[in-house]
Formats: sequence, structure tokens, C-alpha cells
Amino acid sequence: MPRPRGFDEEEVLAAACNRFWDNGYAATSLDDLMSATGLGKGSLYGAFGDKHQLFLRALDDYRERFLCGIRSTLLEGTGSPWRRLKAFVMAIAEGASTEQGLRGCLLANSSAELNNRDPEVLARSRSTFAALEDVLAQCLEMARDRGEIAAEADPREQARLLLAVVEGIRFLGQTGIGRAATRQIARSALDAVPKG
Amino acid sequence: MPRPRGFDEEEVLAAACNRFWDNGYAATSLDDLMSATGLGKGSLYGAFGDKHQLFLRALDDYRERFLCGIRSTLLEGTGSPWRRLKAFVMAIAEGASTEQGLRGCLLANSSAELNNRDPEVLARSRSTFAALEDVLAQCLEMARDRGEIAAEADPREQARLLLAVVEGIRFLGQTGIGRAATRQIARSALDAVPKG
DNA sequence: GCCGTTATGGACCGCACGGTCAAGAACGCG
DNA sequence: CGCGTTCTTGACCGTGCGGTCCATAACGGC
Repeated sequence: MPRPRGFDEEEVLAAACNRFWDNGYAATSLDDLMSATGLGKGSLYGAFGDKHQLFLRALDDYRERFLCGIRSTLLEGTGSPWRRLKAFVMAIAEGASTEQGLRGCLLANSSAELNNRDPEVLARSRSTFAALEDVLAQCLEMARDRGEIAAEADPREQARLLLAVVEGIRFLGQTGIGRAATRQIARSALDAVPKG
Repeated sequence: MPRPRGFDEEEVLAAACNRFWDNGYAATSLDDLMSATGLGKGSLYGAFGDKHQLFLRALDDYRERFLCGIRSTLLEGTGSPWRRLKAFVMAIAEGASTEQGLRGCLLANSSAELNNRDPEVLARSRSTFAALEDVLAQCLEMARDRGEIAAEADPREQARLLLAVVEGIRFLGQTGIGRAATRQIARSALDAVPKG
């Protein structure tokens, strides 16, 4: 009966997400979004509402992909929990010091740009990093149960510290710090986790 | 002979700085800046050039105040180097988890918003955090010379790790993490520095 | 007190923004 | 094949943007 959509919603969100990621929220115009997604204004507004709603949808999309990737890496990946955690932190350090690292993280960038004035962005940011903290804590707990880290180590405390380090590395990578430095920070942070 | 300026350049820069800090670069309009500084367009443009140049001036101003405060705290403050460093890191943790903490750091916010497209902002960001790393390393070196931290500890490596932690705390504070968490992260990071 | 010089305020400009809307195209169904 | 429904396209709107400019005001020197 009705005419079906001529586009894939996920693809459009991914394109919009990339655009916001590269340019920031305020600096991304509707024309940018139109050319990035290939859709006309009418379609965009019909499907997503206004610019801000589209942004939040793109943010949610990003958040989901972000957390899914991390969960599968840290909780279901190959190797022992501690091994997975080490690989994760080192991979962050590698990624942060590449050209891609200059983009940073969409959620972090959005927080920095809009935090004070956009409670919806703030809430998404908070819940995402709280979730990341939880995943790190779970992984550390598994590592502790296996004796890979000290029995006295508090997984929650270590998770928070690693969360701060990881976000710090990402940020420093965004400012163009070198790969040697991000690697060393990651290594030092992992060394600082109490072992047996 | 000429008519003198009717305003204090530093005050104007501070006001503009605050405005950019609260709203971000793109979302701060010239009207915002005019009402914040009390100056008309003609005066602003006559004294600083266009919006972008004014922004860079405000950024430089911020950077200078930022680094001066940190240098005086870490290198010339009262108490031993390690004591000063502890107080500094804990103060970051306290500040990050207040209403003020939601504002974050102007340089960090600007980097996140403009990084990919504004090399001048990137350069300022990079040099500022490199300078902060240097100050931390100097302070740690003094602490090591006094035997407050382990002789084997590498001041540069520890400085980088602390830099990442500090920026991570600041970022997490910006996302609204609680004070208990920022305090614990700071404490854990300080505990992780190798002692005697 | 006059004059040269610069600062000032605000009118003004062109543009691009976010958003609306209506006319028509494309599809599934009967 | 034609109908109803929805999607799509693009012209259009008002607004606020960054930036320019000029008439005027305020000052210091003589």
C-alpha cells in the first residue's frame, strides 16, 4: 500500500554519524548531511525529525556499536581475560596515535562541545562510560578469579583507573601525542595493576 | 594624539574565553561576544581581527593562565614535590566532579570540537599538554631526588601516565561521574607510582 | 580650544542556516 | 491497471550569522 523507503536507515545513520564526527554538531549543516546521506531534506525530516533528533539517533547508533565491540573484545574474545584486557588497552594506544586518532571518540567530542547545554548528550555520555567501566570491571574480575591479577585487587577500582587511563590516552592521541608515548602509557598502566 | 582604548584587553579576552568555554566555538556568535565583552563589533574587529583570531587569542590567554597556575603549584608550591603532586592530582579529582567540572577544559573542548579542521588549535593543544607533561616530569624528578618515589621510577614515564590519568579524570568528570569515583581514581593512580 | 588620530557604535550586507511545504513520483495491493 | 498511501524532491521562508563600513565621539598634543 504505502511507498517503501528508498534508503537503509542504518546506512544513513552511519553516514550522518561520520559527518558529525568529522565536523562536530554545530558545524555540520543540513546540506552536509544531505550530501553525506544522499537524502533530501524532506526525507531526512520525515524519517528522523530535526537535526538534533537525527544527531541523537546517530549518537545512539555509535554508542551501540562502540559498546558491542568492546563487550565482544573483552568478555568473549579469545585468550584469557587479562590477555584480552592487555590487547584492548594496547589497541587503544595504537589507534589513538594514528590519523584516525585525531578524530577521537564521537561521544567524547560531543560531550566536550555540548555538555553544558545538552542534557540528552550528557546522559548518553555518562551511561556509555559507566557501561565501559562495568565491562572493564567484569573482565578484571574474571582475571582475578583466574589468578591473573592479585586477589586483593579491587576490580571496580582498577576498572575506573583503567577507564581514566584509556580515555586519557584517547584524548592525548587527539592532541597529536606520538605513538611511543601512548604505547608507554598503556604499558605502564597495565604494569600498575597489582599482580599475584 | 590618538584616542586611547576604552577597555582592558585582558578583561575582554577573559570574557570571550568564558563565552567560548561555555558555548563552544561554533555556537558562540558575535552577538554573544559583544554582550559578554561589552564591546561593539567595530571595537572587537579593530582590536582582534575576526572571530577566529579572537578565539585563538582567548585560547592563548587561557593556556598561559593554565600553565602558570600549574607551574606555581607543582614547582614552587609549599611542601615537598611529592606532596605537591598529590595535592595537585587530588585537586583535579575534586574539581572534575563539581558543577564546574562539567565545563571541562577549554583547550580540551576546543580540540574535541575543532581538531580535524583547525591546525592552530591542534598545535596549541599539543604544546600545552606537552608542557604539562614536562612540569609533571620535573616534579617527579625532584621527588625522586628526595627519595619520595623509587629511584628506579622513570619520571618521564610516570609523568605521562599521570598526565593521561589527570586528563581522563577531567573528561570523566565532564560526563558527570561522581566525586567518589574521581577521588578513588586519583588515589589509585598516586598509589601506583613506585615508592621507595 | 582646535586638530589629527583613533576608537566606537550601529546600520547595513550577503549568505547560509534550519526548517516548512506542496506537488508529484513510486510503490503494493486489489 | 488504477487507486491510496507514503516517500521524495526542491523551491521557498524567515532568521541570525560573520563581517564591513562610515559617521561620530573621545582623546592627546600644540
